[in-house]
Amino acid sequence: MSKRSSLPSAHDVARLAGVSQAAVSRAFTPGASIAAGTRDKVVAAAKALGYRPNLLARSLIKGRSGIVGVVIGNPRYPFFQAALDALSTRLSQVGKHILVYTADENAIVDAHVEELLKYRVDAVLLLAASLSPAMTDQCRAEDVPVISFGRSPPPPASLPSVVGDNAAGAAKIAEHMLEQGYRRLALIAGTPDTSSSREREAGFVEHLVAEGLPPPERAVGYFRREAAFAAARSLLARRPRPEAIFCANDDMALAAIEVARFEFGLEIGRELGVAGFDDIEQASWRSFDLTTYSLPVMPMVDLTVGILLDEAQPALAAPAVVQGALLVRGSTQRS
Amino acid sequence: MSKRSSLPSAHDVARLAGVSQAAVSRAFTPGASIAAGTRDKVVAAAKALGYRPNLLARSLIKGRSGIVGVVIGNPRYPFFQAALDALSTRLSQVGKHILVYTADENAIVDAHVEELLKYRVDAVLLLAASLSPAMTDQCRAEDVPVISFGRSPPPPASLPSVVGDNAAGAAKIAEHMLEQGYRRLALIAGTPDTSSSREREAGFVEHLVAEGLPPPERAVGYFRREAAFAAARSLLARRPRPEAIFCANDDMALAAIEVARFEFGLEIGRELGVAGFDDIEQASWRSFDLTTYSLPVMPMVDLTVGILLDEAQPALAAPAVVQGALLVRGSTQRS
DNA sequence: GTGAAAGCGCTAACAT
DNA sequence: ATGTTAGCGCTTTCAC
Repeated sequence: MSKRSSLPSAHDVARLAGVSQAAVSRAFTPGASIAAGTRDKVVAAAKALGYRPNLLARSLIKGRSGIVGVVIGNPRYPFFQAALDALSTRLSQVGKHILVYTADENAIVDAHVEELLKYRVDAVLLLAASLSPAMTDQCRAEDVPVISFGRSPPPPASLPSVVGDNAAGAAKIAEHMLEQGYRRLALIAGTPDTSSSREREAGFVEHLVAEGLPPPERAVGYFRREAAFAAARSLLARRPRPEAIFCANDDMALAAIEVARFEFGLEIGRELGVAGFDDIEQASWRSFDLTTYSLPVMPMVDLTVGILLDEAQPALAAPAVVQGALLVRGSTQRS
Repeated sequence: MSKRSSLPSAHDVARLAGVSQAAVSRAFTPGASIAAGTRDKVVAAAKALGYRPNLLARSLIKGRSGIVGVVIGNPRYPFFQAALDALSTRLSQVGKHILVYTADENAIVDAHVEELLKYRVDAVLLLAASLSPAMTDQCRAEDVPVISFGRSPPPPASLPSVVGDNAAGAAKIAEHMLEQGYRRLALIAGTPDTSSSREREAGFVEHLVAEGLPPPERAVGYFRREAAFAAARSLLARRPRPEAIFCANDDMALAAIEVARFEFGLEIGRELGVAGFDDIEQASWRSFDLTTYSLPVMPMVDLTVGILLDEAQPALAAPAVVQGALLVRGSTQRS
């Protein structure tokens, strides 16, 4: 006789309340047809026994658990941490819960999704993570929606996704840098095979080319601080030295600022312009005062949750693009 | 006929493999008594059908779900984000999964735990969060272990907990500041009713008093950046001005550095010593170079997971205290 | 080692 | 509106 078996069940409540077990179920089902008096009796009995519906049993029947699986590919980056926080809040407001997996680097996210499927999750959310085409098909076959956040999957394995307007944002950064009088521009790219890095790079480069300027010097920072240090060093050692650096995310931009300041003795803004992307909290700290393209986390999360809750979900092929805003701060003020 | 019902069940696999449904169960139960040949047949049939055991059904029977509930009280603080990340990794290594709730401020964590109980979670982990005594009793009654991480619950409602050696660490900070020649010391406390803030404050103050010095000037920062700005301003405006400030966590210390630098024009280290607690990633950034008391996240998480997995769990009353290490950096170098 | 049968706690027809 | 009856997909005796 295990300890756990002593928990009161709906049957116990039914006996105490003098009703059928089904009535207990109805009492705890919003909108079920049950008389107010009956429900009161049930609720009273339930309280007396400390009864709590077993959601596992309900989920077993319904085939859906009320749980949403979340896989974060970049759990150390504040933008996605903020997204996770917002997601948790929003989803618990609509009675859903999140099973979270963190997957550093380009780990095999498939294994985590495999586990999620065993729990019959209502949906899978990918934050800065990618799924194999095979696993994507699996999910579709099992009727589990998969939504990509912050990254759109490469064709043909299309997936609903919510992303920022990367190309437009990067173009605005380029435009702003030119307005400020910076001419020799450079770029630190993120992980090359992600849509976010590619789009940001393309948007930046294309604007320069359209303005008749040469393409920028380029280094790769893989969206990571350490790699961005090396990238910044390489860029700043070149002659002629770049006058401004656009980094594909804020983390790399902050790293670039530190290298420029402490290793090259440059004054940020006047001697070297630096801009990032996303607008993480640290970007606004006075020590950095980083110009960036701000992506609105809350609206993006709301959109994601909306798609997730939308039962009549069309197989939307095109990513939902959320508009951000250029945030000019001191790191690109030349004067 | 719902879409989800088309998923293959153990029964389907059994028919294809020409065995009983019970055999299928055994094939997927490590250590069950089943012939190798039988298992192979089952596994082959399962693969052919794309069968995946339904963990909800298993959990319903076993009374435990393999899921651990995690509530984070301070989801924007890097120390706890790192802990969550580590927790996720460690637990998924032992086949457990985490249902995560974020609870900003001093929100009602009880409601979240209530939900967790409905899913028959194996345990509840509280990161920088506190539970009401009533809810604590509920969990105990339902045989669900609750472990507190980074904060020890106030008596009498004792709970297993894993914390850093706050008092000793803070004393080492005080000792170090005195060695560096700082004399007029000040303190920015965290949330006053948390064990971590109280212990850090006490450890710091007691060391000073033991050395024959007056107790430090004091302000409260509630472990939050915004509040710490105000606290730092208030402290630095006093005359005589403090020579060094100890902050009960790193977030507040970084805030204090920015106020001192940008609002008071002070040179950190030489004109004002600043130290924090925890050793979050940002503390090591060159812009801050913050002296702090480093708490080892991984060992703390390992200990937590160890307690969690320990079936023969005694009602350990005393918190498990993990030792940290003083990390001297530039923010307390007077020369 | 393997199959038959009995549930785990609940929801969903179906009667009444 | 309420009780009865089947299961949801699995684990677990209990025979054999």
